[in-house]
Amino acid sequence: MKTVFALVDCNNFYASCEKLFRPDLKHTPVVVLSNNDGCVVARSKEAKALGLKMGVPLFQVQDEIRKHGIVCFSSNYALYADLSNRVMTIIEQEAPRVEVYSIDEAFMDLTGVDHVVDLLTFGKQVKAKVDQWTGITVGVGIAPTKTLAKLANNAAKKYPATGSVVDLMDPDRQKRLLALVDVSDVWGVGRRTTEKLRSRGIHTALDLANADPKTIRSEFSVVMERTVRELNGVSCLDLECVRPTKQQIICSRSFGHKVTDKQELREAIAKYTTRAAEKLRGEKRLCRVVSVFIRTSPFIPNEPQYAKTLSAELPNPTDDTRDLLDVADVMFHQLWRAGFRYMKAGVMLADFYEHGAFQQDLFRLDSTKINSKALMTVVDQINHSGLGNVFFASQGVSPQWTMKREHLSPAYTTKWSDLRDVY
DNA sequence: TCTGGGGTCCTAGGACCC
DNA sequence: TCTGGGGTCCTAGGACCC
Repeated sequence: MKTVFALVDCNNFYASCEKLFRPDLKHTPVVVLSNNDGCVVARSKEAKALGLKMGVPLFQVQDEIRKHGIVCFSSNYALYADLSNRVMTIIEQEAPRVEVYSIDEAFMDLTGVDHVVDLLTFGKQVKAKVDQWTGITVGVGIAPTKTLAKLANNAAKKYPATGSVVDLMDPDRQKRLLALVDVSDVWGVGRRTTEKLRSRGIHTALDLANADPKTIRSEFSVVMERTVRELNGVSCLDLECVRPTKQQIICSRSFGHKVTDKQELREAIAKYTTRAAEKLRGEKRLCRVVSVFIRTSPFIPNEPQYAKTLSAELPNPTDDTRDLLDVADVMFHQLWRAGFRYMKAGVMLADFYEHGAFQQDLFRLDSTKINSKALMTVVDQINHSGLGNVFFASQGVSPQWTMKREHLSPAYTTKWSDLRDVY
């Protein structure tokens, strides 16, 4: 049977979430900022119309923001995650197989649906339901492959006459759209690949679709070969309906100001380690490898630069915050060099195991701390309860290095405790 | 003064083994 | 007077995504 995919994508998602609770801003340009209020990461349609670019540093556009009365929000991921769940729940009710691809996008498997209902009509129904039940507007792209569904979705956003729903099942229609699309707008084609393709005379999505898959494979990779085939309507990428288990957990942040004090940086590492351990327990996994990195800012070229990562393997896999703090702290002391202004630090966990499914270290038969599970469970419960916060002394009591979030919206739908600078 | 965070997959090359 | 070749595993780095 011919495959049919739909991509449902929320419009200006973070900005739309903020506007939901601020009807007074309905027609006001709004932007959402990255952590530390560093960059613009989402723009309402009014902000886009003013020419604000995605990813620009806030300080570069301060004048425009003042001039046009653009309203800024610090990112509030607890709010966006909550609204995302509501949208995804609706989409999951509309199709038997759904892949939640990101916080604001989901692929639906519509194979066979066209025997029952016209695909365009179906797409419009999904859109109407999400709009009505959540207030979030979405675009829908329908096509025989995920890559074409992405392009159909882009077209739905770009051309208002489509009513935000595009059915791209027809091959002639595919060709006509592909001829209009720059190759850099194809899913999976990034900056470097765009340059390389252009140097070979491939400028539009149609040029890429007409390229020889074998040549593309040898000059690029098997990934790009799949893209070529997908552009020709041959489905190579299936839905991933069950979230694959994580291979690594990263917790890192840029600091609100440059850090030069050893103890301050040490506390930051402890905090990230603690957060990473919480995520690890959320995944119900144990980890064996811990990495720590610290770095200065590459954006200040005249300053002395330093960046280094260290990794360590634990004797036995663990999810106990105390074990991870111990090893991270040892590495931190090895990493630390005085005389630099540090911009960012992070902790990575890797090499995961399921509980009870690993080889014990022969010479340390049981290094598990007494009552580890009970203690960690209680710590997690208290921190998620919204009633309080317990933490390890090494994190410090009043950290100076926390994120800058000067434009944070309230906890409209979530608990205040979710607004900790996690995520 | 001020430039996000968290992930995945693929490839090339070295080490090592038989 | 001559120094294989193939397979596997691991790691670092690149590229991409949202």
